[in-house]
Amino acid sequence: MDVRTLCLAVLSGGEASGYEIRKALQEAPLGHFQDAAYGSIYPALLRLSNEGLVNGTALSQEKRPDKKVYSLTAAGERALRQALMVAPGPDKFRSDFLLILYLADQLPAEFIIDIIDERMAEYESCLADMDDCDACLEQPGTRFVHGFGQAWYRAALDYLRENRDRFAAELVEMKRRREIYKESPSTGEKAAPLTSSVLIGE
Amino acid sequence: MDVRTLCLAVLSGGEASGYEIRKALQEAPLGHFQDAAYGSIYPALLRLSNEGLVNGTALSQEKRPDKKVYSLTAAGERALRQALMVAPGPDKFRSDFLLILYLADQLPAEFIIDIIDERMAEYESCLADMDDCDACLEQPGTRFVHGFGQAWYRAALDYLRENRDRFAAELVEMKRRREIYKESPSTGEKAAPLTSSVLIGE
DNA sequence: CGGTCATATATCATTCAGAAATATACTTTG
DNA sequence: CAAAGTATATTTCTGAATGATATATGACCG
Repeated sequence: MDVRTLCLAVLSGGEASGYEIRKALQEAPLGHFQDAAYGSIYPALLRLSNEGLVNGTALSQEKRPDKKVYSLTAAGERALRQALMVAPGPDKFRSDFLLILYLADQLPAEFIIDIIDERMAEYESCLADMDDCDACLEQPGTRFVHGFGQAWYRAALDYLRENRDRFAAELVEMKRRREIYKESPSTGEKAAPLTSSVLIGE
Repeated sequence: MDVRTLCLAVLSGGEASGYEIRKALQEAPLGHFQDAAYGSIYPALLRLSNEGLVNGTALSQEKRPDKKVYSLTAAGERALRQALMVAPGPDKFRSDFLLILYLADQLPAEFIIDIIDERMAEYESCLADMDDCDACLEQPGTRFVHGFGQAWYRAALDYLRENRDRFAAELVEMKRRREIYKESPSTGEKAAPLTSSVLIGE
């Protein structure tokens, strides 16, 4: 979603400064499926302000740098509803983790196991955080999205747990076959085939 | 992952043109967790070629536009391994779908139900496609990543299926309460509270 | 008393996505 | 059979976004 709409979305939950909008877009639950950098938020707020979709008020704080607090106008609420009322495009999922696993046979097996274990630990702590997020249960939408996230982290963790050992064994086995192939290529081209059809039966 | 490494990754599976790299990054399984546009791929290939990480060969085809086929050099293979051998950052998940659901109480309930049903249909067809993707089972890495994707789509679909009706009911109920609140605000400020604590017991 | 962390905004280079322009050949449809 | 659409193939451009850095201040910690 474009940064302007994201700002409106956060502001629909109450007035906020650019800094606070950024925080909201990094923390749960919004941070799990949206994000925006300062470099996008501040220009967006300026433009929204010029277009009358938000009101900005300069607030000189004691003991803190000045902040500019923005709030939605009636036009801003309409613009937000309009932006949300279109069929959403496909979700985007980008994972360097999966790219590495995809090419795992080109990398050391120990490295692969390490990053899988690391990822499982991250999922576990993430699930623990989500379990005691009471604020996420206040409204139907929040609750639904929160449950969706839990289901997805749970599925990912379960999959890694259940397939880690088998995958590790396959990688080691593959490496072994390659060694044999490299050491005695003269024994015949098809002596130790690299196709996984042999492995599937295990 | 940066586009240059993505090009190297695809080329590690065999020589390809920019067009074919793009295709590989859109189709299963790579397309499920990586992507790059032409506007990034072609400049990346030029730079990789200048740096000696890939070899480009102009191929004038009959019956087709000319193509430039690139292949990994030894330096390219090393560069790929080096780029992959770092602990991967967190996965990125971006979903306009979840943003809409998150703010569902500001939108018509029928619209929400529509996009949930649409999304379920998409997940179903995606799962069906993955079920008969035999090419995805050839190597350990491919198989593991493919299974991961299946687990995640399955979990998402199951969650939507199991929670759709309850969510719809909650939204309608919330709308009803708002109507009452709007129509008779004089009956007292707390006559029909908007907090969901009342709803949870249902 | 220096280091780092949290608050708060602004700016900038690099990178990227998405779209359009161009060219050719095959396939489908009216 | 002609028109339209789909697939191959590369180049180029614009607007948007990321990530990093600069600036300023007070708090907390050893």
